[in-house]
Amino acid sequence: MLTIGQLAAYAGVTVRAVRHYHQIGLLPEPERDASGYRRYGATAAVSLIKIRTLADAGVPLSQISRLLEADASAFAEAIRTIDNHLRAEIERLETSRRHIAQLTAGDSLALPPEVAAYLDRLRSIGASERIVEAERDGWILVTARWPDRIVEWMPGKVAELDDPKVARLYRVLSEIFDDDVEDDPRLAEAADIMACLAEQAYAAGEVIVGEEADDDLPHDLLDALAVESDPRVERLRELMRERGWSGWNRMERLAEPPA
Amino acid sequence: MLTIGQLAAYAGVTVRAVRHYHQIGLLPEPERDASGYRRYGATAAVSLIKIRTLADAGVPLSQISRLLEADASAFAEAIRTIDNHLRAEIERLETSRRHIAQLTAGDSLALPPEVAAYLDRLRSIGASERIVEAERDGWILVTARWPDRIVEWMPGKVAELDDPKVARLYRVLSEIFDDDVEDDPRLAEAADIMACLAEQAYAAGEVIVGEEADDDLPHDLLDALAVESDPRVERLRELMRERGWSGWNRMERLAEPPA
DNA sequence: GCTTGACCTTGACGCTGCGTCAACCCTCCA
DNA sequence: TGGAGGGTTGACGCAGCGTCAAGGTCAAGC
Repeated sequence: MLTIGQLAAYAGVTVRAVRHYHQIGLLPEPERDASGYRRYGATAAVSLIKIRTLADAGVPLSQISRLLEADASAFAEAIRTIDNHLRAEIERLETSRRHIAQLTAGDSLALPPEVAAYLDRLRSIGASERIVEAERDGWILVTARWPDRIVEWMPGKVAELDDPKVARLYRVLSEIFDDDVEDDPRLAEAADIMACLAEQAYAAGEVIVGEEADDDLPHDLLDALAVESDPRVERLRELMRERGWSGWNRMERLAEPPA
Repeated sequence: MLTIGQLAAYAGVTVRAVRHYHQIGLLPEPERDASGYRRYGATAAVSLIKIRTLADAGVPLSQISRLLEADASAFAEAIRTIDNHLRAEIERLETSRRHIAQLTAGDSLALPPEVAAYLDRLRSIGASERIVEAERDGWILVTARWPDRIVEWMPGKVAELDDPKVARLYRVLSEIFDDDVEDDPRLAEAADIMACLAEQAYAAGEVIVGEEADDDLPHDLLDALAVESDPRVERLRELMRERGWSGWNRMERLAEPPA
């Protein structure tokens, strides 16, 4: 007669595992000796080894008792089912590995490489790290909403950066937000450039990137994001309104430009 | 300002997941509105999307906050660690799949194919299903103890089955144990054959398979298994003692054969 | 006969990442 | 004004044990 420790050692499992199998009814509780110890016979050892064999093969404990009683065809069928689960799980993990391989750098987190390239381009024309991060967060929101369309938009956005006025704007914004001046005079300069660019786009009849008309939420979020990242954005929007433009991501000409 | 449901929908997660992230401190609790509802800004949406991106890549939630604050090299290092975990997990599951592929039939459960072949041979010489199952369980115990030596023992065991006396023995035992007669006269016949076989083995100086001398446990278990599967085995052992042999798996000649 | 260490007992929490009630409150629309 | 469809906290459940806690028991050496 074996004690629980001897039984567990023979089958190559832990004592805790054996007790767990008792708890869930997978292995019947044996008789106790005078002092209350569990005493096991050879049959229990055989059962435990069978259980471990199936468990090691990835069979859920809840199915093992059924499996041990099943006939050959039911057994084979159950094995197929379990193997499919295993395959699916492996596939899931391999997908994770592919995802994780994409996450090498900080910028590409939650962003396609095209956007990362755009952000690098932004850096190269003089945008500060703060500005780049703000842009990155904005594109994270956009990517979450239109993951498939993002790639087709990026070439146009990258091209925009070739405009010296755009480069100038980003540099001015970088200076503003890197300092901590409450009412920076350069805000007006930035507003002037932005108004000029808006005029340009309006004249060219350009449809602003991301305009889907039926879904304002992402645009509202982008606006909110800008304000949350720095309250002076609110001041900039005021200045833009004075120049006849409302909005932030999507500029709209006000009905009646002020005198 | 977003409600929790809107936020969750935007990031493509469940409301419950968002609350969970609050609980574990992964996503900061936002302000509440007058009625106690959580109200989220755009920053929260960005954070949540970053969290999901890492979580979908298989990063444990407990490490995500560290990862989001890490610099490029620490980030890369952490990613490597996580990728190693993923690889190990995939390896584990693939090992499971290989194991499970071996479990096609009932006999091969916890047994190498050589033993399954031996059992088939047993069937072919007329052993009943009960006897074969008892043999199988015995071999499960042996395999658990000496998994590597089992293969080298099997050819000898299979060869033994060519002996017509052995075949006769198994058929007699099959008849005995398939019926439910308390004091079967065929028990004596079986004992006669066994004694004869033991004498044969003794004369040939054969070392009984599995004799390791320093480890009695498996043999004791095999003896116990036989008795547990049918109490009439005890009667058989008595009859063997009368014929000058003790033991069951390992027969030993008694010092003084009774008259 | 007493100590010591190894083993046994039950009970309960911890881990991972949420899903899923329960019981109740808030908002919005017809 | 009522009902549908949000939101709130609290709690259990899941798989498969690991790991205390707080003891009782056994075998061996002194």
